[in-house]
Amino acid sequence: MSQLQPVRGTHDLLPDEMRRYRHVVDTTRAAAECYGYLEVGTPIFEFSEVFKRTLGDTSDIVTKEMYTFTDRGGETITLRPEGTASVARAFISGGLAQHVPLKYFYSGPMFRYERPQKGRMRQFHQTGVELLGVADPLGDVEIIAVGVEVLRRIGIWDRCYLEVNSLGDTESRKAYRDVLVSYLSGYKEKLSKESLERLERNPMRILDSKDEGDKEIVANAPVYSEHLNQASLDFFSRVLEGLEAIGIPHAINPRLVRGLDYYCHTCFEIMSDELGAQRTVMGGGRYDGLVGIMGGPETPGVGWASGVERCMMLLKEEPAVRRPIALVPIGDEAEREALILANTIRRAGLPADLGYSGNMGKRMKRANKINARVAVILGETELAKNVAALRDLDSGEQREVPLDSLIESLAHYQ
RNA sequence: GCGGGUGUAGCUCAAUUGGUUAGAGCACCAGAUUGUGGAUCUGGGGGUUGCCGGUUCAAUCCCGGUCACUCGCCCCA
Repeated sequence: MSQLQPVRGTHDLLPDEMRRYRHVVDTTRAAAECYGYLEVGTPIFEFSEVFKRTLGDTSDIVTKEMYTFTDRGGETITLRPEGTASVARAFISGGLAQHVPLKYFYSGPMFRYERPQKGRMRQFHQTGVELLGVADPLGDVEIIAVGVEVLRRIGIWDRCYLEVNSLGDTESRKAYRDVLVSYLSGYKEKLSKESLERLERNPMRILDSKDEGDKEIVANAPVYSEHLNQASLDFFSRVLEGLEAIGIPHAINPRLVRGLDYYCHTCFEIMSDELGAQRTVMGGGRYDGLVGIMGGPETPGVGWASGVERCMMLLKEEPAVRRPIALVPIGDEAEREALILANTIRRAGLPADLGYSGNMGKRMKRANKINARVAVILGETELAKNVAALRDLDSGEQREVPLDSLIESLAHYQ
């Protein structure tokens, strides 16, 4: 096709798609605000260190997916691959620790150099919420509740399901890691190549492996929930109690894990089976260690991120468009009048469309094509009587109304 | 980064074992209808068959490469 293709893994949002995009983001923002989460904006790029430090030097995102470049001042800059690190950085930069608890919402483009696939782009968009400074499990419950409410309002919750798990506290995780590694080490011959590599740096990820051979081994592996200490068990059960209390259906998935070190206690994912391989619509959890790792004051945090494109794919109906009012002038004098009239209608807050050429038939066709609700027909006979002909384009009914009260008449059609 | 599939008009798709001017529907434009849209009819514009190379008298078709999309792996939202 043409040479003028968009860069691999990027795409344009033309009006129909943009409307879906806006529906998802605006609905998310509105739901988040209902829970007290206020919108923040952070730069689209950061010093690379921000992501390296928080995501870990061994994570796939950092090792092979970041868009990193050196700017003209010699700084190493990275286009953000996710939002949480940026929010945490802003939290520290802004000295906001004294204002906790804080509830933030954000949305915007993220960048990862991955192989494009359905539901996976190189520039994609996320919405997210972060709750900073709340160590209580009620915070985890609230975060999940916002997420569910967001999907419900978007209109896709009925095709999604929630899975939760506990990663426990640091002590539990260390203890379990040792048990798991010693178990898996007995199967070094049989583990897949990928899992063998993960055995050293990220053994919990092996629990999530899709390799058939690995699955058999994992099936008999020690279960993490049996190695949680009492504090972790108590925390998790309070989260579950909270979910029950507000009626959020959920399943516990003991193999649901997060790759990053700073995650602890609650982790959850909301998935849909209608998306293909990229099933996760929303993922999140508790990250009590994050702000500390970045050099800020130890601050508990919990939040989620959601893929806007993936939500858009689940939307079954096109969000409604506001139907315009079409002006159909006939003749030079009417055309001059229509320009003024269109301006008046728009100032009144109503959407008006003024075609700029064609005879009456063509203008009516255009009115129909843009899905106008009503046509304002203005010709010599109307001007002589100081009226306009209003044609209801759904019913076909037509009547004359005085130009004086045109705005009032048109308002009925909104 | 790895493996499979697919690229023909704006969109969805045809085109005989490789064969002569690459077709259709939808969409678009014009006319039937110079003061009335949707429906119908008639006509019209629109293609470097993704791109580059190879085989052949001849390539949309076969081969190689490349780009893009797509399904899975990986990773994640």
